This record gives sequence, structure tokens and C-alpha cells, in this order.
Amino acid sequence: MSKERVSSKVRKRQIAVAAFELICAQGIKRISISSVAHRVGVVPSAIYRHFRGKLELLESVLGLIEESLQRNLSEARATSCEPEVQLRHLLFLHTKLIRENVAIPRLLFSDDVQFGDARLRKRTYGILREYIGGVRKILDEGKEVGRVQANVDSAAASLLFIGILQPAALIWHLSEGSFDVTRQIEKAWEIYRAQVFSFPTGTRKNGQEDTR
Amino acid sequence: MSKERVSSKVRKRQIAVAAFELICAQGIKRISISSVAHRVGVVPSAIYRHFRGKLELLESVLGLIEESLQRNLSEARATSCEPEVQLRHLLFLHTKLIRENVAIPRLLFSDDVQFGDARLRKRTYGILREYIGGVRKILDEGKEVGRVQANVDSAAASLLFIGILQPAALIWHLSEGSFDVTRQIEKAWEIYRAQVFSFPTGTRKNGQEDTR
DNA sequence: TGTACATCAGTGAACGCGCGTTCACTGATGTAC
DNA sequence: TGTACATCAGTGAACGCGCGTTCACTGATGTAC
Repeated sequence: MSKERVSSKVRKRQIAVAAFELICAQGIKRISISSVAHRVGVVPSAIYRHFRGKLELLESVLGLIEESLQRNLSEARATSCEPEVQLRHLLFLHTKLIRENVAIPRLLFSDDVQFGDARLRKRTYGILREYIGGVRKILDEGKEVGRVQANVDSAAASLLFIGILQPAALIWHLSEGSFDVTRQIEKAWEIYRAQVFSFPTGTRKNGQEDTR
Repeated sequence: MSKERVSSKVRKRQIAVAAFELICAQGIKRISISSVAHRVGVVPSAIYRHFRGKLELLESVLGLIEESLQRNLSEARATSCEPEVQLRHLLFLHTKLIRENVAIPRLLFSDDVQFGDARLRKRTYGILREYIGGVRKILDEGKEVGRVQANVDSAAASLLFIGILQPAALIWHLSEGSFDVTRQIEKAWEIYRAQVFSFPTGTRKNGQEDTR
């Protein structure tokens, strides 16, 4: 034990990251002030120098998750001005994120968040709303330029976008890897995009342009 | 306290149901041998007359969930011979089930199941596979009679079917009701069925029949 | 550059609590005669 | 129908354990003079 002293700002993030990694590896039930402290190389009571309590620690883990999701959203939007390509890339990034960080669904669906303190719940709600709102924005912009079917409800379509991945990821995790999550998501995406986008890549017919 | 004595078979189910209801009302974290026993009107150690331990109790709650899902599947299949109507009805039943029994997603996504004992995980995997398999069967039968698009991947489509509801239910629960889950599911279903079914009800054109 | 002091990250012992589980027991219920 | 006994659901005290949190402390680091 006994790493050297570190400034609170740095340590605070170290602790949040350690908690996040522990959730990835072992689930939320296994994280405790004690286990997180041990991972950082510090004594449990030291955590209280940086966080008021476990709740505040979990909140900061939510902050990390928010960062990742927003980062993905920005990156996806930067790849192309074509909404279909943007969403396709976001799906790819999201898949990767969830595969590598099981902590995310784990924490968001966890009991601590869903039934715990109202602050945690509100925070989570905000994070998800922001993310889904980002997806919806892409769809709405796509509608304006005629790339997205006008009769598609963008709120519902943005939720369904999340639904492309969510069940597959759940099954994948339960199956302990013996389930081709990438392929399932690919196929589900095909169903999705064929209905949502006006002229999906690969099925676009000659001569058909944005005439609407 | 001190209800009268009851046969083990009856009590066993009472206990499982009590645990299920407690999860609905307060989340998994709050259920303990003690709280379940109290709800049944019995002393904690009495639970051990009927279950070897907490794990076995959770397993029996999974059994209740399995029952509900299978019941829905049978009921949906009995409503019509039209696959679209069957799935539509299953979606309705599923929505109702999840709304009234938050315990179901709660337990299935819980840490105890996902990271806990391998038996629990396997059991959950089996339940979900069975349910999704039922959906897939409806789709495959639909394909045979030309009601479901031949180029739709039925495995992916059955997962996406679950995805219609899952994100909406999550957001709905976090929003504490201020979110019109039914409407979102309705709209997402429209996107889904338009792509999956050959001639979705309401958009079927005159003269078009099963010619494939 | 050297000394005195304030700041503050980290320590270690201690706490109260609820948890899952055990065990010897009690006494109601069902069965055999 | 009445008695003797086996079965077995339920009891209550006790256990060891890990949890989140507190508190008085230590001593390294940064700052003022």
C-alpha cells in the first residue's frame, strides 16, 4: 500500500475510474468503499477526503459514463454530414463502448440507480435523455434534408435506435461470449435503417433523388 | 406475526411471490431473507425450511418470471393465426407485464443474476432464449406463409422486437411516469412492423395478396 | 537559500448495522393402531 | 372415536462478516517571510 500523496483533483478522478473499472469487472454489488480504496492503493477512510460518501462516488462514475456517451455522439457527428452514416457510426461506437465497458448498462440499470437516491436517478435520466436527444437531433436534421422518412416519429425512432443494441448486449453478456452480438446488431440495423431512411445505402434506386 | 402453519408446497410459492412483489416495490437490493420472511408473516429462519438459501429463493423468483413470459407467449399465439396480430398482441401483453412488474427487468438485469452464481445466469439466459425463440418462431411461421418479408433475418428481428420495449420501459421508469411509454412503443412498433411484415395492416394496398 | 507554519492527503482504530445462515427447540398436524 | 407417535413448519437466540462512516492523528507539500 502507501502510494505517494496526490492532489485531490487527480485522486478524485483516479477513484472514480477505479470504481468504474471495478463495476466492469465484478458488477456493482462488489464495489464498496473498501474495494475501491484498495484498487487505488489507499485506505478506505481516505476516500472520504474526496467524496462525501458512496453516493457522491457513484455520481462521479455516472459523470464518466456521460463523458463517454457524449464523446461518441460528437465523434459520430463528425464522421459525415449524412445522417445515416452518422447513426451507423454511432451504433458502431456504442457497441464497442458497451462491449468493453459492461459497467455502463450495469450501473444505469442497477438497483442503486433505479431505486436508490433520487439524485442518482435524476442524473441517470438526464444522461440518457441527452444521449437519446442527440440521436433524435440527427434524425430530425435528416428529415429536414429529406434523408429520413417524413412519416417516421423521430422520438420513437431514437428510442428504437437504442433498442437495436440493448437486447443483443444483454443476451451477449449472459451467454458469456458465445453469441455473435456484432452480427445480430448488423442485421437489426438493416431492418431499422431500411424503414427509417429514405434511400438507405445499397438499396437506393437509380434516378430517385430527394424529391420530397 | 405468527400466521398459522401451512404446507411447504404452498408456503414455498408464497415466499417466492413475496420476494417477487418486494422486488417490484423496492428493488432487489432491499430484498433480504429477513424482509421476505416478514412479508410472509414468518420468522427469517423459517425460510430455510423451504429453500436451501437465498440463491435458491432467487431461482424460484426466476421461475415465476418464466411462467409469466410463457403465459404471454401462449396467449398471444392464441389470439389469431396472423403473425402480425400475434406479435402486436404480445407487445401489448409484454408492455403491460413490465409496467406492472418492474421486478422482471430489474431482476434479469440485476447484478445478482449477471455477476452472481453461474446457475442463476444460466437460468436467466435460458428464460430469455426461450422467450425470444418464441418470437422468432412466430416470425419464421410468418415467413412460410409469406406474411413476413423473406429478406428479414428472423433472429435479429426477434431481438429487435424486445428492443421496441426495453429502452422505453427504462426511460419510463426513470422518469417516474412522466413519459408516455405506450405512445412511444406504439410508434416504434409502426416502424418495426412496416419493415418486418409483408403487407402491414393499414398500409396494405388493394389487390396485393400473398403472391410470393 | 533557510526556517516556520498552514494546508490537507492519507492513516488506522473503532462504531453500529443489517446481512445470510445455524441450531436446538416447540408444538401443530397427519397417520397408525 | 381415542390414544401414541412421527413428521415437519415455524421459533428465537446466536454467529461471523463486510459494509459505510467517524475521528483524532500523522506527516508530506506548498507558501510566506
